[in-house]
Parts: sequence; C-alpha cells; structure tokens
Amino acid sequence: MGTDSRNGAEKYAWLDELNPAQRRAVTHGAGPLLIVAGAGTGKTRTLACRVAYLIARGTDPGRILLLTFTRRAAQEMLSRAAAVIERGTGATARAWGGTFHAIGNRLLRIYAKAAGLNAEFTVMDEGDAEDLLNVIRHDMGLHGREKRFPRKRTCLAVYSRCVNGVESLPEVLKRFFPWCADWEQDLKELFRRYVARKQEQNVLDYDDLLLYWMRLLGDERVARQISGRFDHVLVDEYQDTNRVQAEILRGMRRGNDNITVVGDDAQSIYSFRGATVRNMLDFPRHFPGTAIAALEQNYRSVQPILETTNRLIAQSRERYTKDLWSARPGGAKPRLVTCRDEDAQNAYVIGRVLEHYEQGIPLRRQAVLFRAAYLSATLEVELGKRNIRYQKYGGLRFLEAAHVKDLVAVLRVMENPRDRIAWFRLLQLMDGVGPATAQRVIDHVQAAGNDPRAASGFTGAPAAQDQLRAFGAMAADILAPGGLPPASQVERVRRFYAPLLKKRYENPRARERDLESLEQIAGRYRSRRKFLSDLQLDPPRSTGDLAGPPLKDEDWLVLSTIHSAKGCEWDAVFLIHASDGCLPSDMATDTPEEIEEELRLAYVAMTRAKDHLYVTWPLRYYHTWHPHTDRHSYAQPSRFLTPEVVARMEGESAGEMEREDESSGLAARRDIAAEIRSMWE
DNA sequence: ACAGCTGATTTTTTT
DNA sequence: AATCAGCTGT
Repeated sequence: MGTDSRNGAEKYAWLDELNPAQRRAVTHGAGPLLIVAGAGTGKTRTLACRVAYLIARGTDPGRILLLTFTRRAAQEMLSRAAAVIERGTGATARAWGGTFHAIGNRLLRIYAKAAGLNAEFTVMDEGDAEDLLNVIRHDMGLHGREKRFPRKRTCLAVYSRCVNGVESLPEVLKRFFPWCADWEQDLKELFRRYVARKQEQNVLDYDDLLLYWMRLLGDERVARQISGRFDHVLVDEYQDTNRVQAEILRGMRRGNDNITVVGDDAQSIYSFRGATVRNMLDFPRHFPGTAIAALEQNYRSVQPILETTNRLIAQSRERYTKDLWSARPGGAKPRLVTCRDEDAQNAYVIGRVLEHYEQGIPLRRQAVLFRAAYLSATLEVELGKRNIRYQKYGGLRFLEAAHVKDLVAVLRVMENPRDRIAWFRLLQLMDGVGPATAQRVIDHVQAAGNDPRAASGFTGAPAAQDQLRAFGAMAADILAPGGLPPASQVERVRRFYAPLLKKRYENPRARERDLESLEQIAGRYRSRRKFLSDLQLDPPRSTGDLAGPPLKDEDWLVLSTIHSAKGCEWDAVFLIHASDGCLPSDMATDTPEEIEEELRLAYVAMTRAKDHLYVTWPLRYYHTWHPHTDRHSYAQPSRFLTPEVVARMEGESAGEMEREDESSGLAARRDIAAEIRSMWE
C-alpha cells in the first residue's frame, strides 16, 4: 500500500466497468454478503474487485482471507485481485489465499499446540491413506467370510464421507454405501485404528486438515484469536462447500461478521465429497443480516448457447437462480453431433479443432470436456498420432501413477526414514519381499538408528540380497556429505529403479519417460525437502505439465474432466460422450439426487463455451474385451438432451452411418456362403 | 510362514 | 487396469 498520490476518482475508476449488480456486491460495506452468481456472470472479477476495493478502502491485505475450492481458482483470484489493486493504487498487495485445505495446513502449523498436534506433522495424500487402511485391514484379518470386504478405496470413501458430511457411520452406510452395511462393526474398528495410527505417526490426511481446523475453532478463546487475524473472509464456489467447511467459516467469524460468499446452486457438482447446497440456502440464517446480490447477466456465451443451457438447466427440479441473459447477441447455435462410433467422434472433434485453429483460435482456447477421465483415452491416442499437443486436466494425476509413487517413495525414505508407508511400498518392489519381510526390514532399519543405508545389512530375504545392496549403495550416494542436487538424486533413483520397473510393467517405456519428466521438474529445485513438499501440496495438475519447461509460444489443446473445468471458459468447447451411461454416468443414476447432480455437470460443461459449443455422442460402442469381433452396442443420447434442448441446437452427424436394418434384412433372405459351398458338393 | 501367481470382480468426479 | 481373495510352491 503506502504512498498514493492518485485522487479518489482515479483510484476507483475500474468500478465504472462493472454493471450495477456487480458494483453493489463490490462496494458492499461491512457484514455478511451472499453473491448468487450464475455461470459466466463475472463472478471471479467481482470477487477480485471486492478484494481490491477493501484494500483501497484501507484494509490491510494481510488481514483478508480468500478461500477457494481449487488451487487453480486461488491463483486466478489472487493474481486478478493483485492486478486490479495495482491499477487502482499502484501498490502490490498480497492477501491470504488458497484452498480450504492449504489454509488449514498453514493455520494448523501455527496453532499446532492448541490443536494437539506436533507442528512437524506431514500430510498424507489419498494413496497413502489407502495404503495405511490396507495395512490395518490386513492386520485385522478382514478377508474371507462369505462376502468380500469393501476395497480400500471404498473404505476411504466411507470414512471421508462420515468426516465431511458430519454423519455417523450407520447413516452414511445406509444412505450412500448400502452394500457395505454388513461390515459396519469391522469398518468402525478399522477407522478407530486408522485414526490411532495417524496420530501415532503424526500424519494428517486431507480430511484431517479440515477436521482439526474445525475442532480447533470449537474452543471459543482460540476461535476468537484466529478469527481476529482477519478483517474480511471471502469464499468462492460456496455451493461446493461441505458441512465441516461451513462450520469452519462460522468459527472464523467469531470476532466480526465480515464475510462474503459467492456461489451458484446450478453448479454444485461435489456432493460426493459431502458438499451441500444447503450451505448456500442456510447462509442468511447462519449470518443474520446477510445482504444478497444476484448476478444474472452473462458475459461469456453468445445468445444461442445460453438459450440452450437455460433450457437444459430448466429441467432441474430444485433451482433457485434465475435464467441468465446474454450480453452477446448473435453467434451460432450449438451443434449436437451424432457420431457413428468413437473413432468418428474423435475424427470430428479433431477436424473441428483444426478448423477453428485455422480461423485463428489457438488450441489453448479450445477444450474437450468429458465426464470421466478414461473417456478421452482414444482421443489422446489419435492426437498423439497427429502430433497435436494437449494438456489433460483431471483424472489420474501424475503423482498417483504407480511408478511415480515408487520413485517418490525412495526419495521420501531418504528425507524421512521414519516414513513407514514409503518404506513399505518400496521394499515390496524387491524379489521375495512381501508385507511381512518389509515390516522386518523396517524394524531392522529402525534398530540401526533409522539410517536407510542399513537396509543392505538385512539378511532375512535371500532373493532380495542384491536389490537391498543396490538400494544401500544408492542411499550412500544420495546421503553422502555434500549431497547431490535433487535432479541428480532422481537420476540416481531412476538407475536403481529401472530394472525393477522393467520387470513389473508391460510397457516400461512410457513409464520411464514419466520418470525422466520428474527429473526435469526436480531440476527446478535446490532442496529435496522443498521438492517433495511441493509435490505433495501443489502437484502438477496435468500430465502435460511434465513435458518439460513450457515454451513461450507453445500451444496446447485442453482436455479436461468436467469437474476440473469448473470456473474456466474457452472460445470453443467440445462435450464428448454425451450419451446416457456416460452423462449421466451409469454409476450415478441410483437416486434422483444423483441424476440432478449429473444434470448440473452437463450444465457446467456446456456453459464453459463462449462462441462455439459442440455436443457429441457416439452411436455405437465397441466392447474392448472382444477386440477382433464386431461386438458392439448402441447408445442413446443423454437423457438431458430433451426435445426442448435439442430444438435450440443444430443437428449433425459424423462418420458413415450404415443402414444396418436394410442390409441385415437382405442377408437373412440368402445364405451366400452356403451357395458357394454347394458349388463343390 | 510367506511371496507371488491366478482368475474373478469392478470400473466417476477431487482437496 | 487395478484390486483382491484364494491357491500354490518354496
């Protein structure tokens, strides 16, 4: 902040660029504010301007807390706010900002003692949490019986649901996991031990970051102190917060009630994580005196796109926000493209992408969206063949790939030899080492003062002798005084890991390339600790991030799950696999609530488009488990594409459509094969 | 006692 | 494609 010679009029000049509703929201004074903002109504801009406004009015940036849902949104918001501030005041200011989890992490380290934690706690990712559950489950002997025990993923999902939804285990099982109801007692014991183990090892999982934060605020004195750090709290994507987060916000406003939340109930797509629109509806009750601002003018999409998406969301049974109106008349109708099969869909999408590219829309301003990450697999192959670069968001993240986790586990052990989860993982890569031997090696290392090099002295696993020795040699190189830079350490681990990888995986080449990328990333770091903690807290979000340092003018097509596309916009958007079973997903059609959420997903996807929207679906799906036979089934277009919606779109088809009935009708009448055989009888 | 293999089963979305 | 229970061989 500091010295500012500009007069008031100049200082707030940017306010004139806002519409009246936005300006009301931005200039709202003290007290709670709920901004109901439809898709593309300038929500980010409004929030960024509000931050700038508060600062211009004298609020210390360090006393503003900005909570967002995704890391991407946090960065976007902070940089935009900084830009507005700089324009208005010439100052550079930095507010507290980040995801709930990241801020939780930060605050818990400051208030560790009050939270009953050791400030050195480490954060487990989801895979680690699953592995830990798996070990405990094994200890408990939860196998056999007449029915299969829920898989580790499911166990973690159940646990997470209980925590995030603040619901009891029996309730959660009944409502969301009825097929696991038989295991209630075992699950309860599993979770009890899981919590105990985490506390013993001083580790927190993602949910703990919220849970401990919430509990910390349960103490009135602590809550007053923490909330006293901030004059204003602002929250983005409020429709996607869960009950724990709502409770946290209440605790964070013990001192004053300056809180701004922004949300759109039509874009609530995270109920599987316990998010509830109720938070938005109940907000005025939780914060009496709430002012409400509604943003209804859409600046993003051309009129015909908005007409279609308004029709789409009109099917929603529970809806509070109004229809949007466009500030951008003209433009083309969205296209609904029926494709012969997936190949035709890929060809169509690529054709159109290139066409737009020729017309001057760079690849990075075009996006292909889909319900589930695997749905882009064949498209990715095709893009690869044609040398079209792309960046994929969502789905399996780089760090979750088995081979990457393997390599990272080695580094983690070097960093913290007490990390049992990492040891457990890497030791089992070796011949003749399973869970039992791994435990014994870990105990052996611990007895030797937690020196990773001591692993080579373990003699209980004859088949793994050489590998353990190789491990010890590598550890000696990496831990040598003076040390190696992180990139060299990764290179050294790669050398150790290469033979193990070859033995373990079918096509090691692609996986090796990933590890080379990891080495490149490590090259940007000077310390291993920073490298590892960044990987944990701010992992590369897309597989494309890893293809080395991005060149300035390089252009990539964006591929993204719908969930990861939230808050983004592109000139041209392709929603692929818009067939029933994919959207709505077959996995989410059990209850009306689930189907409603799938509808909102379709809405989120389609409202990302500014100028061009294509909705494509393949008529025919081949069954991959019979690659050589012509086994296929016919799909239906998504149930959300009702006649009212379709009426506002342009129909089109791609790929030769066979007249299946006609030809099969003719074939049935004559058996040509039999006729030819009969020539030789 | 243990590792490693086999074949059945399941398959979303993310901090 | 990954997970997991049960089986088999050391």
